[in-house]
Amino acid sequence: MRREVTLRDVAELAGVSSRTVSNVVNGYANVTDHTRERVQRAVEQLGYRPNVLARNLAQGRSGQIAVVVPYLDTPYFSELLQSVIRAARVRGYNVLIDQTDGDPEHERAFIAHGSRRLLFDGVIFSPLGLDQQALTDRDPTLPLVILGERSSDGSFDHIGIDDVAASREATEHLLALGRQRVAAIGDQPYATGEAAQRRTQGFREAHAARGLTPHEELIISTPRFNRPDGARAMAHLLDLPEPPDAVFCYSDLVALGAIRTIVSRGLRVPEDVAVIGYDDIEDGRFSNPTVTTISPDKEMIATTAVERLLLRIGSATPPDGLEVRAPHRLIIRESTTGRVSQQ
Amino acid sequence: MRREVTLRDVAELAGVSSRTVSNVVNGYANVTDHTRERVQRAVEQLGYRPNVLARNLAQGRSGQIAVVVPYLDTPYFSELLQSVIRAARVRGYNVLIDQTDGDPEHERAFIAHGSRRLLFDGVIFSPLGLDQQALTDRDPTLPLVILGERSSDGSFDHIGIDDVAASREATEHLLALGRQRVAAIGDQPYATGEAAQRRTQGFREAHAARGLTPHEELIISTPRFNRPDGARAMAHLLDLPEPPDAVFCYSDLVALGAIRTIVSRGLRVPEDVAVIGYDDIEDGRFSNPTVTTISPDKEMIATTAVERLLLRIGSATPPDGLEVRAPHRLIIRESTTGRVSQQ
DNA sequence: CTACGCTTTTGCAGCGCTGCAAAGCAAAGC
DNA sequence: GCTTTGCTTTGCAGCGCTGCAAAAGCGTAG
Repeated sequence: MRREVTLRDVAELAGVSSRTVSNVVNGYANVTDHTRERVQRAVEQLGYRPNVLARNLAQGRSGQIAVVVPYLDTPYFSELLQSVIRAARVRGYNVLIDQTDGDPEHERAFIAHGSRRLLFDGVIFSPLGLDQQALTDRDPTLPLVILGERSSDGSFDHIGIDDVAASREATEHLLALGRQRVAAIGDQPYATGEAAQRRTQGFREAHAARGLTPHEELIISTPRFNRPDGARAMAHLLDLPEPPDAVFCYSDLVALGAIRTIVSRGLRVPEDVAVIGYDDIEDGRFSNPTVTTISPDKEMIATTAVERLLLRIGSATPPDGLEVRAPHRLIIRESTTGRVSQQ
Repeated sequence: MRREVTLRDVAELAGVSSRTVSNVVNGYANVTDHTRERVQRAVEQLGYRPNVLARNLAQGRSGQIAVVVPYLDTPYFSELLQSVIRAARVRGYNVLIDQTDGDPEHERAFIAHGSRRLLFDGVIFSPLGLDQQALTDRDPTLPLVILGERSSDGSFDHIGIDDVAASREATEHLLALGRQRVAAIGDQPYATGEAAQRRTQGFREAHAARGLTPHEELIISTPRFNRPDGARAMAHLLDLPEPPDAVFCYSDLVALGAIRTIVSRGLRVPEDVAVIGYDDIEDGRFSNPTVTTISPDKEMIATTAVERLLLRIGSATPPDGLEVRAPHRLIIRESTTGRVSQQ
């Protein structure tokens, strides 16, 4: 394996200084056409490729951003990631991915004054159980954008939909269908369950708006938002003396798990139990029945996250923490209104 | 933002040379306990963190591997990626992810003598439409492990399951149920569709083993292996004068799309049409009905891929290209045998 | 007491690039 | 003709680390 071609090699061949070659390669202004051509010819002739590592060191930046998610195989995250990667690539950034498996310790470590710093210029973070302490302890020089979960304290940007409003709409949809006993699956009544709690709040508000009181025994908490948890929670609900006739699930995966349980007991969705999800993942558009859901604008979330992060990375004085509300909408499918309103 | 602490700073405080500090930090042998302690104390006192960028440059390696997949939001890939990231992290490597969107040009560019080289020490590649030419043109110094698709030419490792055998088993399962008209969805009768063609081959072999001839009009090709394609192909099949009574789908997503179409036409799975998938993604374990499938050992594929790649990265003389056959098994669920054999 | 071999520590160069500031140079102005 | 101006090009230092080989230290043998 022969030595790689360096700037100096090109400079020699073109009869200019290596600095000039650098200028040409980076498209800096103030290079005469004549020089530029000579250099470009030499570059091609030698097949020169800039050494990214050296450039990174000299510039003190890596050209990479890290995206940290709890679970990669959760469709919501992988769909989001897909958009983030595209948005980053367009802007010349590579994406380093890390999954925390929802481990708070791991999450904390990632943004703490850390060893891996410099490997990435900024972080887009979708935390699961991040407490305030972790944010306070974090490396203050690390540009950060947080998705979902918790709101900004001013030192980073936060992007998410209005969980309370969305949850209110979802619940209202079920109540409007005349359902009497509406359950909720996904509450997390502990410090790190902020996002879940906002959904529960919306659930309560929707009831209150109609002068109703939610049935407390129908609010089920789950450690995660996945299919098995949804299936398990639904089984519990169906075993109650008075089972629900509708369920608001805090994610589409939970909804799919719940539907699975309902159907496997010989009951029908939505006739016996109406189900609504959250996230609008592709699975819910092709399941039986298809899943009514809250659809956040993922594309916008991803694009905005990348843009804001690069803005932070690029500016010497970090901009004020922005609180971005991405739009969402209710998408009605079979799991609440049956085959008729198939879309 | 003050300057970062460097090796030299630590060296000064500890009263040793910076090279010794480096030795301590990297855990090299031959450092006396006394010196090590002094240095470690200084490291802690100053909060020293090695600069990854500088290390990379000096060592000429990046400590990163790239994983290239066609689509990140395809559950099969995201489940695989999850395992790859874990395996890589354990070995001290970070994972850079790129998705090609199945674009052959992009795939080619990635392994070609390329600009982004040096950003990663090796590549785990799951191509979709990679032709022989791209492999021939590739940067020969880039350690490479390929998953799925195409077999090794000796210059890289290839890891995948035995597609022909697996497809034979899947088809045989349908035939053994007494189905008369078994369809196949997912063929790709063109140069870059090698993997799909191997599945079609297994499909044919299973028929042949029983002295049957496949109904050619029931072999449907699709550009991708996703839900919409499965749904579309199934619609076409059901519109035939003599629709099939069973379908072998080349991915679980295709199967889920197909099931969706079948059910939405008021037909039943498996009573009217039995469906079998491929990949064993989580979706298929919670769908209605649950999906019978070919389950590749993803964990083993991921771990082996990382191990082989690091072996390649670490050795001066690249090892011979290995052809690894990961195990697979048929998992029978409701979509072929109905509720009874629920697992 | 010197020589030798082994372990530990050091110094230096250099990875390949970019920031900075100075030098060169041609055209314009006096 | 000489200075000024503004654009191009250059040289050098240095990003922070590690590879290499030489130097220093040190215990043991002769």
